[in-house]
Amino acid sequence: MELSKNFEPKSVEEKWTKHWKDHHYFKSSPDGRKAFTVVIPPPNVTGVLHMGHTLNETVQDILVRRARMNGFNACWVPGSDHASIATEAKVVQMLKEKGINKNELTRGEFLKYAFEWKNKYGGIIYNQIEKLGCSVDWDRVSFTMDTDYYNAVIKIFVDLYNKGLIYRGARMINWDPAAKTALSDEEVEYKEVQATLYYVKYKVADSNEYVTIATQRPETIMGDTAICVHPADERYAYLKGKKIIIPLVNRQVPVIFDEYVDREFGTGVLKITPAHDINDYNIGLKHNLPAIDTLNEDGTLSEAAGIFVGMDRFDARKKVVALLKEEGLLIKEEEYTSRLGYSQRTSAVVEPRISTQWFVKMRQMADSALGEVLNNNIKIHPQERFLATYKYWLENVKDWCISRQLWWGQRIPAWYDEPGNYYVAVSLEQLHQQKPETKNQKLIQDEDVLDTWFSSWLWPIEVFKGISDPGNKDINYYYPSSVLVTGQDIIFFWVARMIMAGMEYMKEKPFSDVYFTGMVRDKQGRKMSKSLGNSPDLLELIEKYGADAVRFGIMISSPAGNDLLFDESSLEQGKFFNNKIWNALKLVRSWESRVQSSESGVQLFAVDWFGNRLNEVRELVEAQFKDFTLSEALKTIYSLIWDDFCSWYLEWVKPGYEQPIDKSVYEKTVDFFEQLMQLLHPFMPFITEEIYHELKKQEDDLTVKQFAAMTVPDHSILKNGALLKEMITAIRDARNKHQLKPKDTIRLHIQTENKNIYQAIESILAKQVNAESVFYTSDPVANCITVVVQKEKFFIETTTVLDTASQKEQLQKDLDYLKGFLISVEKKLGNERFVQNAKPEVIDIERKKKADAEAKIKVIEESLAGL
RNA sequence: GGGAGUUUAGCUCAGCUGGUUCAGAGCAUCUGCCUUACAAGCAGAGGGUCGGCGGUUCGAACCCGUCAACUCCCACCA
Repeated sequence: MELSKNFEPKSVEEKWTKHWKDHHYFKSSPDGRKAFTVVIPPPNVTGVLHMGHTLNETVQDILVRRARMNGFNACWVPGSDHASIATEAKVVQMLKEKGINKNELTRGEFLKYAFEWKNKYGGIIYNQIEKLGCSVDWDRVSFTMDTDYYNAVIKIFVDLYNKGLIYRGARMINWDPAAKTALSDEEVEYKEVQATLYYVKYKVADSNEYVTIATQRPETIMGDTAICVHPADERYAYLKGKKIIIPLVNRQVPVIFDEYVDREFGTGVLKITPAHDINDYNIGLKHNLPAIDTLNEDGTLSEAAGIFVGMDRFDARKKVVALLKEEGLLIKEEEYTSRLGYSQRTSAVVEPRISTQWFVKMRQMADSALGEVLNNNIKIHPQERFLATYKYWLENVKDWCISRQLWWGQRIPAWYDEPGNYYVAVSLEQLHQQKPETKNQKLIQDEDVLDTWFSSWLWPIEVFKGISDPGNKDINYYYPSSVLVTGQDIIFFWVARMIMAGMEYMKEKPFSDVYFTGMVRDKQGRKMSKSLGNSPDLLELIEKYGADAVRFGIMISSPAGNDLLFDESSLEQGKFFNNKIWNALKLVRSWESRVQSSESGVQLFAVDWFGNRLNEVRELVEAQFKDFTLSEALKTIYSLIWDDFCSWYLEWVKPGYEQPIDKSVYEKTVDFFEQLMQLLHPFMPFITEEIYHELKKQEDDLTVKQFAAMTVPDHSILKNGALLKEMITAIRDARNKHQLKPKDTIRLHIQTENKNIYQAIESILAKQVNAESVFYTSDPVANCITVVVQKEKFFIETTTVLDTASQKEQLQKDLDYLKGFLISVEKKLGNERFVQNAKPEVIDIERKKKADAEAKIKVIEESLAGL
């Protein structure tokens, strides 16, 4: 069949996706081989895959495919995360657009909508994963709200509760007024903002004096229950025992003294609002102050505020400021930079709020999770620098707030009776069994659900049913997984907690290696975001460049562990690479009909050389995989194919126009090409599989073909190959500099003592530099261009008239450089301390450098004299 | 405020245990080529005081100190 001019990815991708699927190549079940397990970091069902996912999935696929080709039973589990708060927010929004108010729905009705949403977006994500060529086992798709998974989460909750590691209590937590739910500390993102500091006068009771207090949040004045100054602050010592009147609401509060206050900041006086600030809350506890909650759960002012009831907190701020101004209590306003907490999911400004929530005690589990990493049982790649971050967080970990005031998620298995007692059990039936007295009571289940991460932390265990069906065949075989590939941004949310869960429930780490990818940014280094419009659509990119090129592009520009600046031009490079390979195929295929058996073995050197080169590079790639420097490995393979194979090897064995090609050379070439495709396959699966089958009829498929054992390369052949390349380049350069036309043939004179080494490569040399003949000589040849490579000297004889002056100039330049170089080497060798202290092999190298330089100088001087 | 990281060619980055034939790659630039696989290509070339300063050493991109710029994480003083 005639091959198309260029590589056409689309049909090839569809063909092989189907073929692999039909053969169940990516399906895994336990057997006698060693397992290589990867669990996908489950994407949220809220949307589509972004470039960060693309990078992640590509890295995972590369590792999984290579393991599969290396004899492992590779198992890559796909799935998605219910992402409770993010999904619920999106579903609420979607309903709102339809004119449906969440509050008018029952819990059941709402969940029905949410599941519809999940099915729609989950499907989109899975489609994208498949389009990218990911070799996941589709029979193992997991979702964090599947029935078994759901029950596993509940089981763990109950177990931790029974162990005393889960408790319920009133604490100040981060409140998201948009989603109307509690958040964990990790779900709050701090951003720098321009804020205003308002200086407000508070009247001292029974006096005409005022104190001025700087505040950022005047709308919380109504919740003030004290003012506070530093005990050693002379300026305010007179306030001892005094009362202060809160403006607007005219309530009397005490003055308290605490060293917490920074005397330098503002006026040195702090208003204490225990219900709305974490620090004030702590001071309030210390000094037994009442807390007045002046806000509702949606961020509007509550009855307790007394004024502006029902108004949004930010509107109320303006009104309060206006009112203070009117009453002459506002002294000044000052701009300053502050940091505000935002909800990671809804972007609403987070409100510190006192409420009763469920918490997990972290100390004990954190210690075991820390130990696993510190003792190197779990290794972090590609850079160990995250270890410090990991360690710090675990050492300073705080209890984890796990309850969320939402519907989408695992509902907390706690029931309350009328007096307010509560009971925890996996189900109501279980509860009745365990505590028969509860049968007659009216019980109401907790309305809240669990934090999404309280389900994701079980991911590496429960995807194999390790909790719902402990000790089953799969969990025993696949756990612990091999490598976790994820972004550094979720090191606390997810990675650390998975390790905790693994240690707690499997008594073993969940994975051996963690590979952190960097953040994908745009060309200018900005984060990818919808509002900037700099986040490309994955399917469009695949459509435009092909999946292999997308994978290539994102990997080639992905320095290990660092952020990646995404630029479409790298995908273009991938597309060009596809095409280069495709054309090499066309070339090799065009020889098929010209194969001739012969014993000549003319081009044996090329074959020997490339075979060894291939082995040399395979060793290198193996090392790079061990280091998880995947982008380097891809670069290495890219250069092996483009430079060594296409630019050198194929040119060396290429027969003349309509000339026959030796059968053994042809067969070796096809074999090399196959091996190259195999090496590249994990990175670019589609084109490599296609080429593998286009090269010759194959019974098997590349995707499951096992790598052959490596052989040790012969370094003397490699050295000769390198010499040959160097000579060709030097002669071409000389031709270029003397402006010889490509068509001008030359005669090449080689001045050498050892003509043997040239005989094997002579024909290649002649062909590559367009020499009509090659001569050996022991004397310099006059009126020629002189080229010096290593110790050898070449003279290019040409029919074109040469410009002696420019030749001289050229030689002089080389001579100057060499002389300077020689001086530096001699100086070094002349240094007694160097000769004494340096390692013997270093000194040998220097001596050799000296000898080489001297030899070259001699050659050039002779040539100059000859001109 | 605490911690980590980065700084090498115009851009993005390699440079392992210190040894100037290791200052390198890709992209970009320039020159010459439509050569019988590929102009989405081929053959070449130019380009860097390795952030500044100081130190250790016979010798520093590499080790130490210091300064500067940038990035990230944590803490969250109203």
